[in-house]
Amino acid sequence: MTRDLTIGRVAEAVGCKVQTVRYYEQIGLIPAPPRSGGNQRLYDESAIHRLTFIRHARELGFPLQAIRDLISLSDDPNQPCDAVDEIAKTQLIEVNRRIERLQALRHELKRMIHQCKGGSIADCHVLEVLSDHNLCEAEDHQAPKKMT
Amino acid sequence: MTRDLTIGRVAEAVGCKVQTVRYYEQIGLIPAPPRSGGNQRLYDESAIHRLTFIRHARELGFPLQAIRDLISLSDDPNQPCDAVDEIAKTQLIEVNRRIERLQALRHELKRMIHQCKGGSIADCHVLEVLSDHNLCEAEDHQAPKKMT
DNA sequence: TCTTGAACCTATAGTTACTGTAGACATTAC
DNA sequence: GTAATGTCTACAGTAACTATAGGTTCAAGA
Repeated sequence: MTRDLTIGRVAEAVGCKVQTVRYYEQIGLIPAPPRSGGNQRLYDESAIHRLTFIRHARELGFPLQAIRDLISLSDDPNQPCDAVDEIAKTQLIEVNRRIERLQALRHELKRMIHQCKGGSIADCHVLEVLSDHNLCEAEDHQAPKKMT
Repeated sequence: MTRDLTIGRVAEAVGCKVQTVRYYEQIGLIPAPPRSGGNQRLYDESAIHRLTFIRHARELGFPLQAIRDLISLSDDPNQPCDAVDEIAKTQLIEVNRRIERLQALRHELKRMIHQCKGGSIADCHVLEVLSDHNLCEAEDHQAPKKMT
């Protein structure tokens, strides 16, 4: 088992910044590794394994708190799988919601750009659409309430 | 022109929090309105108009800096529309990127949930997928670099 | 062996876009 | 008149990092 990985190598291996690794240690997401004579952190592959788990989960959109939960669950492997499953399901609902919002948004942006054909700002459709909700085809966000 | 809108009414009208309106004033995104005898902010409809613009743009994913740019552009309406168009296009690219990532992500979450059928955590596929990039079908995020 | 430059250390502040809190004053409804 | 609600300022907190300053350590070339 290699025990000679500096923080820079580890960060490069998992594809994040050195500061991020130190940050994860600071908030207790990874254990503090042993140090060299010169006080530098020395990691082995288990650190890369855990960091890969964390970064992967982050890229999948899990908040750090959910990752923390997952780690503590996996440290105690005799529990039923339901809790983990629950976290993934919650996450899926959230992801679906975000996709829908973004698609509506893309539609509107395309329309805005399409209608902006090199005129002057005075008749720029982008600004118009942004100012006037009635010109907006997206349905996933609220129109401001009309004053009475 | 009504000139008797308190900050609470304005916030409600545009669908944001009172603090958010004050925050926008603080960072110079909206002008400071006149005050009542008792030092309370009094808005008219032009404030609602501008705030609607801002909130709408925020919901479309524009960062505040882009909105700031759009506002300063629209204050000077004799320029060509290109700059505005450019901001929208940049935004569109970003939105496309986010949609793709989220779709890959959704795919993986579904697969994870599908394979987690009430076993114990020891053989929970969710944790496995998160730990091991090889089990991951998503292609939009980087596998960690293999150590040599 | 010396030196130089990159990588590392701690500690702290900054980022984005808000949100929440405390303690005081204003306004409105009954 | 009083109670409830709304508003005021100022400041702290949030997530998840990122950047900076000022110093130490390490690896490689002359």
